[in-house]
Amino acid sequence: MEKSKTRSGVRKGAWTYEEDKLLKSCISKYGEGKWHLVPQRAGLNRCRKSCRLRWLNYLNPTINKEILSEDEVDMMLRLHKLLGNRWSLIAGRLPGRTANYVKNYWHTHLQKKMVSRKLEESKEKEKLEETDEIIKPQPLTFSANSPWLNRKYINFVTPIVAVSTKDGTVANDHIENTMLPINDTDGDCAAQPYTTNSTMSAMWWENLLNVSNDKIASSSLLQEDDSNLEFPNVNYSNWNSNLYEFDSILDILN
DNA sequence: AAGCTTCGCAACCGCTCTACA
DNA sequence: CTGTAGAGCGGTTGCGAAGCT
Repeated sequence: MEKSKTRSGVRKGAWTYEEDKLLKSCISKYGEGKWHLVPQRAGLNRCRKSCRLRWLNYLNPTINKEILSEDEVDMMLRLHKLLGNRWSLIAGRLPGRTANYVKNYWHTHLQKKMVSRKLEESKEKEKLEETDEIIKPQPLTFSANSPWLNRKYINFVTPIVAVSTKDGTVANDHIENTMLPINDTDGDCAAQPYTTNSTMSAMWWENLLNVSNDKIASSSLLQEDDSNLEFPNVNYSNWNSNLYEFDSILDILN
């Protein structure tokens, strides 16, 4: 990296070992925060942004510099599907990983996969549309008298999609859903996953995040074209549920 | 071995958000 | 309500390393 300076004389470019040492000792003495004071306290000819970034992305001892595990990559994919390019939020769910690291990893490793994956999917979609008529799933709405609504909550199996093919056969895919019925003021009732019951919301999120590849493709849970972003060779049985808390993800989105 | 290209990542830039006077 | 400063975020850049011809 170049050893240039800005017009104000502040150093830019790669950090030297000495600079790192000064910054580390400053943080250990005064703690994190008040970044505008850090350059002065540390005796560094750097702007506060540069100091903050260097600490957060490189020097902070809590940073995990090991290669991402399969579980973490999988988690990243799911969170990105959920949150988009909100790297800091994604990083917050991956202990020891920084937003910059997550962002870089995404751009260098995963984005290319996404593009090729999408191309494959659009080809398959075209192929499917040539031969099959897809009956799109409709939102679930219950009448006030529905027997489904007479219980606190219902575990049921619902056909997610029906594909009628040219030879007349109908293929139904099924997925276990847990839905909490909500009574509307006008008498109609809608089954929706949002609930104040934390166990229930956790179950719903678990369903959302764990719906298998083929089911996501036809599920009404996620209807965007790019919703099917799973990758092969991921071992879901090793999923570490400690990496995240579903309720806190709900908090993020609210 | 030399030159070129690609890849990975640290760092910068510009913008938005938030707190406070 | 408005202006200002600090903090934080996401997009982008540019350098060094690795791979290829």
